[in-house]
Amino acid sequence: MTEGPLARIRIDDVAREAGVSKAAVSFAFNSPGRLSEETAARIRSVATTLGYRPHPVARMLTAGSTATIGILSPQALGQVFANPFFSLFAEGVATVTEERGFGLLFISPLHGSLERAIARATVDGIVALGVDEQHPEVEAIRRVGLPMVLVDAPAWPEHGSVEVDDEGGARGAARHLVSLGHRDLLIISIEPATHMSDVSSENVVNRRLRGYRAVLDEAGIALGPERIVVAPATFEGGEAVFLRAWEDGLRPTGVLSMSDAAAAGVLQAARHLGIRVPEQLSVVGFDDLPLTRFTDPPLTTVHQPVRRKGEEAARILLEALAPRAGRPGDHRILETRLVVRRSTAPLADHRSEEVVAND
Amino acid sequence: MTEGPLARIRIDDVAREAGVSKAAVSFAFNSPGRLSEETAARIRSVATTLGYRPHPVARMLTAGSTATIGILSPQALGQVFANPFFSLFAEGVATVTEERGFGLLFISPLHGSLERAIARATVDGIVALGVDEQHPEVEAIRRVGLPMVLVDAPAWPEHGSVEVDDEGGARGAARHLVSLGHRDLLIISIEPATHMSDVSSENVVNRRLRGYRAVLDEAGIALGPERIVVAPATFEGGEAVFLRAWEDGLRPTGVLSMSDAAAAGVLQAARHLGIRVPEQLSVVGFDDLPLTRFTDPPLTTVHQPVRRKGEEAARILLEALAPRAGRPGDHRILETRLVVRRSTAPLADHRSEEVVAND
DNA sequence: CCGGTTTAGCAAACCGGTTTAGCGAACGGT
DNA sequence: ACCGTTCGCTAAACCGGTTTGCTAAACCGG
Repeated sequence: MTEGPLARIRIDDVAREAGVSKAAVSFAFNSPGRLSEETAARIRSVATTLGYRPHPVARMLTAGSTATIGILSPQALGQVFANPFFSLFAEGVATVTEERGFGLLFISPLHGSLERAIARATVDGIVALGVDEQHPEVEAIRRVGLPMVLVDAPAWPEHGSVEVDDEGGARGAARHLVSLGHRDLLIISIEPATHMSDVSSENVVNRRLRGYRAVLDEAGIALGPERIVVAPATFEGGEAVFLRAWEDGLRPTGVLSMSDAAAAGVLQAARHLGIRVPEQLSVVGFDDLPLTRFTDPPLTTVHQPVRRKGEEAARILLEALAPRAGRPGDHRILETRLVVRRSTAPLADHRSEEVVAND
Repeated sequence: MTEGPLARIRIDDVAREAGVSKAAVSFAFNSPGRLSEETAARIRSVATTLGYRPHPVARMLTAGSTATIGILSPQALGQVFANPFFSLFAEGVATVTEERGFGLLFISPLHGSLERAIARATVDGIVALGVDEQHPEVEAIRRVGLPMVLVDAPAWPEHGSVEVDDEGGARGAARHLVSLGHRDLLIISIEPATHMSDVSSENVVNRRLRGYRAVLDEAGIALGPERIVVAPATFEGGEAVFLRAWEDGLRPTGVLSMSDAAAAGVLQAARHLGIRVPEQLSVVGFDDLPLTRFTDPPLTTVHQPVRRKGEEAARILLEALAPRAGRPGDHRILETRLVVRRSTAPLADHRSEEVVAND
C-alpha cells in the first residue's frame, strides 16, 4: 500500500543536508527573525525538496499542548454517530473548534473502559456528553487534570457546563396540548439503554417528565402509569409502542414524545391504523431535529438549540484553555421553545366524548 | 473551572516518592516481570495515590505510533456532520477502529488549508472521503508518509481504496422506472458546492449520470439538458428544484434523484402541488439513508452499503498498519442494489398520453 | 568457599522536536 | 586600535516517557 522503506525525514536530516544545526532548522520555521534571510530561505528550500514535516507528536511534547479537544460519550461510537442528536451537537462543537484551529478527537470506551480511553486521549480538554457528576469517569478526568465541560449536567464549581431548560420545554409541550382541549394523553419516554435522542438519559428524562407532569397535574389530568410508556428514541420504537398502546385499548387524543424519532414513528403507526393526524390525534416531539422536516405532517415539537449547545460547550472549554479578557461565564442554561407545526390541532368534540367514555 | 496550580504528576514524581528510578516506574506498568512483585506493587500503589497517568504524548513519541486514525474530508466539519451520509460512514469507520483500540480524529481544513491540518494530525493513517488522485492533498499525505485509504476514488497502487458500483446502481434505478412504463423523466443531480450526499462529488455524480443515461439511451428515451437539473442534496433543494421544473412546464412522471434528501423534498413538493405519489409520480432516491424511513410514502431508492464502506475502509487501513496473515485486498468495490418501496408505481395510461403531448 | 548464573534495579540513551544560553565574527563608535 | 554591541548560528538542555546495557547483590551447585 504505502511505502515502508521510505523513512520519515527528521529535522536532523534537513540540518545535515543544509549544513546547519537542527536548531537553525527549527528557527527557519518558527523564528525566522533569528536567522539571516538568506540561510532561512536555503533551509526552507532544502526542507521542501526533502519533503520535511515536523513530527506533530514531538512538537506537541515540547509545546505542552495538543491543540485538540475531545468529545466524550459513554456509548460506543457506532451508536453515537447513529444518533442525529449527537451529529447536530458535534456540528456545533466542530464549528468553533475548527475556527479556533483545534482538532477534534472522539473519545469512547476502549475495550469497555472509558477510563482507559481518557488516559490515552491526547487532548487539551474534554466536552462530555451524557455523563454527570456521579459518573466515575468525571473523577478520572479531573484526576488527569484535564479541563472539561459537562453537557446536560448540573453546574459544578470545578468545571463548565451547558444545560437546556428541559423542564420548561416539556411544560410548553404539555400546555399546548392541554390548551387545545386534549385531556387523554400518552407520554412516550426514552429508553435509557439504546440509541438515545439525548444522551445524559436519566436526568434529561426526569426533567422532561417533571415538566409534563407539572402542567397535567395543574390541569387536573390524571396521569396513570399506563399513560407513560417507554421506547427507544427511534422511528421503530415509537411506532411499536403506539401500536401496542392502541392494542391495549388506550385511545389517546394527544401524544407527548420525548424524542422526535419516536414521534415520527407514532405518525407512521397512526397512518397504519387509519388515524388522521392532526384531526384525530395530536403529536408533539422533542428536540426539533432535522428529521422533522421529512415527516408528514410536519411535526410540532419542542425546539432545543442543540447545535448552539455544542458551540457554547466548545467556547467555554476553549476559554478555559486560553483565558482572555471578559471571559463569559462557565455555566450556561439555554432556552427551549415550542415549535407548532401541523401535527397538532384542537380536540374534535365528537372524539372528546368517545375519549371520556374510554377513560 | 479546573485547577491550574495542580501540576500534572510526572513519572519522576512517582519515582522519587517510591524511592526508585523512573525506569523502575515504567517497568512497573509495562514489564512487571522485570521487577520483584513486591516493588512493582508498591510503585503502582504510590502511582495511584498520586494520581499518576503516563503522559500520552510522551508515550506516543517513544512508541512511534499514535493508535489513532484520521478521517479526512475537504469540507468544513460543520458541513460534514450535517451530512447524514457522512454520519453513517463515520459510524462504520468508528465501529472497527474502536474494536481494534484505535482513536478517531477528524481532519478538516484548518484556516482553509487541508495541508496544514494534515501536517498537524497525530494519526497513524488516514481514511479520505471526497478526494481523488488529482487533489494536491493526496500528494501531501503521501509525502508525509502516512498510509491512507481513498473512498469513492479509483484504485491506485500506492494506497487502498473502497468504491461502490454507482453506475450499476443508477442503471438499476433507471431500469426500474423504464420498466414501469415511464418515459418522461426528471433527473436531479447533486450540486457540488454544498452539503453533499456523497462527498467525492464530481466522480460520483458523473458515474451515476452515466448509469442513468446508459439505460435511457438504450430505451430510446431522449434526455434533453432541461431534463437534468441540479440541486443541493437537501430537502429544500429537492423541493425547490421540482417546483421550478413544474413551473417551467415540465410534467415528468418519474424522478431520478441522486440523493435521498432531495427525493424527499420532491415528495413534499408533489404533495404541495396536489400530485399523488406514486399514482401520478414515481420518485427514486439514492443512498438509502436512514431518513428514508421518515418519508411518506416510503422512498424507493438505490441502496449503497455506506456503513460497510466505512468499515471496509477502516479495515484496509488498519491492515496496512499492522499487516497480518491472509491480508485481504487493498481495493474493494461494493455492490449497490435497488430497494423498491412505495414511491414508485406503473405509469397510469391516461397520464401517459398527457405526457407524450407534453414532450 | 568459589565461579557462574539469575535477579533487581539504575543510569543513560533515545524518540524528534523547541528553546535557552553562549560563542565567535563582524560592526560601529571613539 | 580597542571595546562594546549586534548578528548569526550552535551546543546542550528539555519535554516525559521507554528501552537498552550494565552492575551489584543474591543464589546456585559442586
